[in-house]
Amino acid sequence: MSQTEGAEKPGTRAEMREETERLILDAAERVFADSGFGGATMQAIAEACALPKANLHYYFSSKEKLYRQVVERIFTVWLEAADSFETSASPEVALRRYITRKMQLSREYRHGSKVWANEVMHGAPIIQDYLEITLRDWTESRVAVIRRWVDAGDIQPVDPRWLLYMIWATTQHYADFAHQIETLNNGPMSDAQWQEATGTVCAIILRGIGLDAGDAVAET
Amino acid sequence: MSQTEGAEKPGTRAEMREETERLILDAAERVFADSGFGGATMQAIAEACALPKANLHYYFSSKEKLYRQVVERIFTVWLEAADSFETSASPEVALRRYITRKMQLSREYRHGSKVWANEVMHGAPIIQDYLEITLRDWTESRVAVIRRWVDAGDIQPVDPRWLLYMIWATTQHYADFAHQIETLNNGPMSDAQWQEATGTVCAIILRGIGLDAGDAVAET
DNA sequence: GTCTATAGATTGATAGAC
DNA sequence: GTCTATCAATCTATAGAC
Repeated sequence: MSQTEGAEKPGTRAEMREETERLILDAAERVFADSGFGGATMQAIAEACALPKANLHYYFSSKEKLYRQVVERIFTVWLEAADSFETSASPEVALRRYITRKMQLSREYRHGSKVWANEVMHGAPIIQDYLEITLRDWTESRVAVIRRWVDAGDIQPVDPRWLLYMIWATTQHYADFAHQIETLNNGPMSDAQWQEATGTVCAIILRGIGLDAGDAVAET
Repeated sequence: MSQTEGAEKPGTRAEMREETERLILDAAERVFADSGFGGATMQAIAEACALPKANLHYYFSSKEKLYRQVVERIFTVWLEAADSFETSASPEVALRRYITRKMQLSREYRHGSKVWANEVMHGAPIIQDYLEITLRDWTESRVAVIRRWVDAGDIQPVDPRWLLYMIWATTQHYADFAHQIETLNNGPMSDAQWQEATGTVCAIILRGIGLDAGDAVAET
């Protein structure tokens, strides 16, 4: 109650808490992405947000709790993007929109993507429950949709899972392997390059399953 | 000189050394893959190869040296696979063979792939020189080949780099995200599933750039 | 809520007996 | 070459003044 509403800068009471928490979470995300869970230190995270190390333990009781919240936040973003895969749309629209959104995420949330990749690569010790419940449910619903497209003859016969893995892999690669890409590219990808890469990914996958890829593969 | 040659079991002198080194490297690869560089401990690696911790430091002076050798070994395997991308073959043959080989590697060298992914994701602090020299050279030569295919009208117009990234991403995903895949798959992928996934990846990419995908997408 | 100082546990690495 | 014991450094986490 009272003025707990969306003030602009300082905010009342627990609003500052939320702001500090976000500050720490952002710093933690960067450090975890750069060094992994084991390689990251509370000291490094503290320096990344210019806060005393003890404050981190005040807001997050342990390193593992902090890490868990970072991963959970990423997963939330991922879920929102997942909604762009509309089950009611046509294959072209649904897939193109989903791929485009995932490429955007790779660009905007590079650190988050890396943290997620790290977590899964190490056997998902912290978020195995998300894989087994939320991700499985989402995947099964989309698998069903794609299978319907196959049965209707809208797209070439593919096991929906291999198609989904290809979309995940290709889009997330631009975040997780950004360093390699930038090394080969002699610097960060430009706006035009991101647009072209997104168009190419869409075109190859859409045409690859028998859909009209729209215009040319490379649209500048 | 003398009998330093390929004996079968115990081996002479420095042959046992090589065998012990390989034992340690194998264990280190598993542990680094599971925990990352920072998360891995010499203690854990020692236990993984049933050797006293001190012996590891006898064969490899430091944790970082050991890690470097693990990464270098992976890169060597990667380079051999890279040769399967024959510059003289037709687009269909070259790409299909390369993709198939990379899928094999993802299955046979899962740990190595993860270590490599980890290293690159964290900014390649140890093997940046490989990226800038060896990988760049290899990539540029293949980019030139693909560009020639485009110019000749053999394949759809694509920036060769987006195509290569897609191949790397999709194939390596089956190693790096194996845990996620196995969770959704309720267990490890069967021989048939590997074969089918490989066929689907080949088919989508080949058809995606305008080539004849051979038979159906899913060949069982 | 914020910060300094420090405890308690773990780590990479080494010394030295065998 | 192999192993036990241990050091010095570092890390997570907390105590306690402000």
